[in-house]
Amino acid sequence: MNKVAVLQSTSRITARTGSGMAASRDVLPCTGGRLRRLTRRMTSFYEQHLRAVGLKLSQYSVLAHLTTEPQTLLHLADKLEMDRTTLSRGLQPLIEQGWVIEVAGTDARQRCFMLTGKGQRFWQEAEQCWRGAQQALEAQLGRDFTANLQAQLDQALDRLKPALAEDN
Amino acid sequence: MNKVAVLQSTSRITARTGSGMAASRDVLPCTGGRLRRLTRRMTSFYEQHLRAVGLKLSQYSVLAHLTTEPQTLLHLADKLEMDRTTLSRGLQPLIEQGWVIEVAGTDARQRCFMLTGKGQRFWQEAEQCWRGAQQALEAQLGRDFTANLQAQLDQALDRLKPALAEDN
DNA sequence: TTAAATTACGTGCATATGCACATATTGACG
DNA sequence: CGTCAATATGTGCATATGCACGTAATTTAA
Repeated sequence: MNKVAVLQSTSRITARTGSGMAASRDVLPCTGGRLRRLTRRMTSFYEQHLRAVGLKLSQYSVLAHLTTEPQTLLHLADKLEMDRTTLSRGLQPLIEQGWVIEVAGTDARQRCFMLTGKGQRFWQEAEQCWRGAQQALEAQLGRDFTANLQAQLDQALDRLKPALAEDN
Repeated sequence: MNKVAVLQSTSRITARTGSGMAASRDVLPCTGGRLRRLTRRMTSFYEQHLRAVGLKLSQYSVLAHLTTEPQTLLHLADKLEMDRTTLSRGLQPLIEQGWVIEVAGTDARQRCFMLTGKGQRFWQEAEQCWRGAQQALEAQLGRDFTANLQAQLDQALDRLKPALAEDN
């Protein structure tokens, strides 16, 4: 994030940038905004650790979901609950690194992916790295707090389930 | 998100895509992953509403933070807790739409932004739209749950405060 | 006052995110 | 068997995200 000096005052401009008396943090009760905000910080936190193995958090997630079995693009996208196209493009770097490979399927339409041997070995490393990050996170947030948050997120995820294509 | 048919079975591939007995949801206890996941859904939720005024959630946030007073790029980035460069680029479309304008400051280094008249009028509309989204969200998640989540997010945000450049 | 450190920004790069639109396969039906 | 709807994916576009590196303006210090 922006490396700001503690107590910098960027507010010396003609247009009278009000002297920051504005309440503690953010006045907006926008849950979505808060969430995006926290995600930025959280992602940053994880990636500080993952940088040791050169992975973005999303990439780690993708690899994680490929450790068990070969997956179709859509199948994988569903599991990860991310957009198919996002995943498709996100897989590229993993393939180029030689961690993931595309294998043939019976259906010529679909693309099926799995970890390579190299990918599996790399996974060992990456998972250790992630483990460190997760532990560090729990240390910083508090174990109970983290568990609580996790549960809360899961519930929210549940209650926010997309309408499952009722347009048929 | 991916418009999948209920109960589609993409798993008919030579490589034996295991018959999905894998537990309920996601086995990974990665808080960061969950968070990103929820953010995707949540953002999507808000933007379904915001689409009426043609705004992304982030853009709404930026406008919201400009309603009070002119802001320096860094100042604004700090408030929004987002990367300076992200914000810088994100401001462009808002300027092109004529909602935001850059004004001069005493310091030739910094760029100062504020809402235009058009921007202020537009804001009225956008805020109404957002209000609808927020209400819909609270309706779907439950009022208490939402408040709880919000509080939880704020606490997490607090405990995850970046180290504030201790490298001096 | 002048050189060095600080501060505010821009830009290139690589990825993330998701919508709209286009294309290729498959499967179902007549 | 040929059509047509359903399915799986690709691509272009616009934005989001943040790091590394480079530059201009300002401040600090000598």
